[in-house]
This record gives sequence, structure tokens and C-alpha cells, in this order.
Amino acid sequence: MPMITAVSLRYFAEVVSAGSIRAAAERLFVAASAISRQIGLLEDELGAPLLERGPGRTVLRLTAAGELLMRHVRHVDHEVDRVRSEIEALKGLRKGHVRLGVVETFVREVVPDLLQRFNARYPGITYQVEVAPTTRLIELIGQDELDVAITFNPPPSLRVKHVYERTLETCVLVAHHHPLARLETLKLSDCAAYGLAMPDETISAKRDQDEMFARARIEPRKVLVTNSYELMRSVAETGMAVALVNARPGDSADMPGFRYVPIRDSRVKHQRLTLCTCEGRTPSPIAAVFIETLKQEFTQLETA
DNA sequence: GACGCAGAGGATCATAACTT
DNA sequence: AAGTTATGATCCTCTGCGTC
Repeated sequence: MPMITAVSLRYFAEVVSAGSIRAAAERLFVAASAISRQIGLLEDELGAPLLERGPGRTVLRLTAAGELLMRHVRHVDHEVDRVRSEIEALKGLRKGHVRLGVVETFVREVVPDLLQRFNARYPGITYQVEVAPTTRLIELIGQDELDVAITFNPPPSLRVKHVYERTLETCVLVAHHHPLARLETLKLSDCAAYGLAMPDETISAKRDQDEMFARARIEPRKVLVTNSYELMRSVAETGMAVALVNARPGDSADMPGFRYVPIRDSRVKHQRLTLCTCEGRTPSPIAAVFIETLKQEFTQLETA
């Protein structure tokens, strides 16, 4: 029983494009007779002539049925191209490298979960994670040393594109046994009575915190100043001091041993969490997926 | 089952031969 | 000289047959 095969369709398309069976045979490196037969089988199968042959040197012309079949062939060609490129992209996602920049804030709670989920979905990917202050991350993004960076309040730069942005509330991180832990919300002045763990100038939040206290006319008692956001938090968790930190991007469920207490104070400046990429550069397939995943995850956390 | 070869059948092109 | 016809070369497709 005759069949519409990929071979017969290919021959047919080549005949149409070459203008004759003979020319197609030369292009395909097969005998013209083979092509003639295949097209004959096609016509048998479809029950209609596809070419107006005019034997001799007359130019081959498509019949109406031939036109229809040719449209189908072109459509299939396009589909195959599309699938091919999707498969290529898929291969690209099976291995690859993602270069992520992140401020220290997210190192403990956000990044590990994020990487774990992404790694489960796309095993075989390797990561380079640069932990640095926003200014440094922006620099690296601008030099295309990173695919994407999670930053706070990035300074405007022509070379940097902001692909996602949201405000994170500033909270006070206190140990569970700390007196402030009992309050639902608190004011900046409530902190004045306690020692503070504060960031140094390498952390962008420092300027904002200084400004907040200045405007509130409060002289914070700085028990500890550090360039490590993690240390700031860890110290606050011990109860030795309290720290002004960003709320977690997700649920504000309290962690064992400490609490995030929201500040209700008009002078408080909230930080803008911003995802940055290199302007005008197309990321690798896997990096593009990673960036999209980041955006989605942060967006989901927004509504959570 | 698809292919190539060789030959048949058919049409065009260039040109020679012929007619007007 | 210009138009018409005859003819051979060339090109093209189709088909029968044997091969892989």
C-alpha cells in the first residue's frame, strides 16, 4: 500500500523548487526515475495529479492539488524548524552555567531554597554565586560578569536593566526572649532603648538607617557595626542587640528563636529589591529561564 | 522497498529546405 | 526576403527489469 512518506514529500518539494524532475534529481543526487516514481506514488495515494507534466521540455506546473500539498509541505517544514530550535533550547537547558549575584541579605534563607528548587527542575546546571554589596553587583552586571543580580536600591546605570522590582518592608529583628518581641509593631524610638547591630558603609542600607535615626532625632546605640549582614542578624538573634533588616520576601512566619517585628513609622525607608541584568545582552537559554524563574518566585512571594 | 539503468514516448529548439 | 515546413539534436518523464 502506498504511503505519503517524508522521502516522497521531499522529492516533490525539490521538484517544485527546481522546476523539473531532472533538475531535482541533480540536486538530490538520485536518478530522475526514482523521483518520478515517488511522485507517482504520491499521486496514487492522494488520488489526484500533483504536476501538470507536459512531457518534453515543458515547464512543470503545479495542479491545484499540488498547490495544496506544497502548502502542507511548507507548513511542516516550518513546524520542524520550530521543534528543532525548541529541542536545541532544551539541550541548552540540560547543562549550562548560571552566574548569580546576590546581596548578603538573601544568602541564608532565599538563595539556597531557590537554587534547590531550580536544581531539582534543571539538574546538571552549575552555578556561580557572587555575594557582594549592590554597588559591586551592578558593576559586575555592567561588565556582563553576571547573568542576573538580586540587589537593593541599585543606582541607575545605562548598562543595567531592571527586570523586576518590589519594596521590602524594613523590620526589626529581635530574639524571641527580647522585650520588643512581644509587640505587634513598633516605632523607631522603641529601638533607641536597646543596643543596635548596624551595617557599615559597605552595606547600602546604612545611609538609609542613619538618615532614619537622624530624622527621628534618635542617637542609636550602636553595639556593633559590621560589613556582614549575616553577622548583624546573627547577633540580633542572640538577643545581644536588635537589628533593622528587610522583611523576608516571602511569608513573615517567625523563625525559631527570633522574630521580625514590623516598624510603623513614617520615617522608615523601605528597600527596593531589584533584579538586574545586563542591558542589551541576550542571556544564555538557561540563564533566561533562571531569570524568569526568579521573577516568578518573587512575584508569588508578593501575593503570599 | 528504493534505487539505477536503459529504452520508449513525447515535446521543444535550431536550422536547413521549401514555398510564396 | 519572409514565412512555412521538415528534420535532427536535445531534453524530459515514464516504465520494465535487475540489484542491493
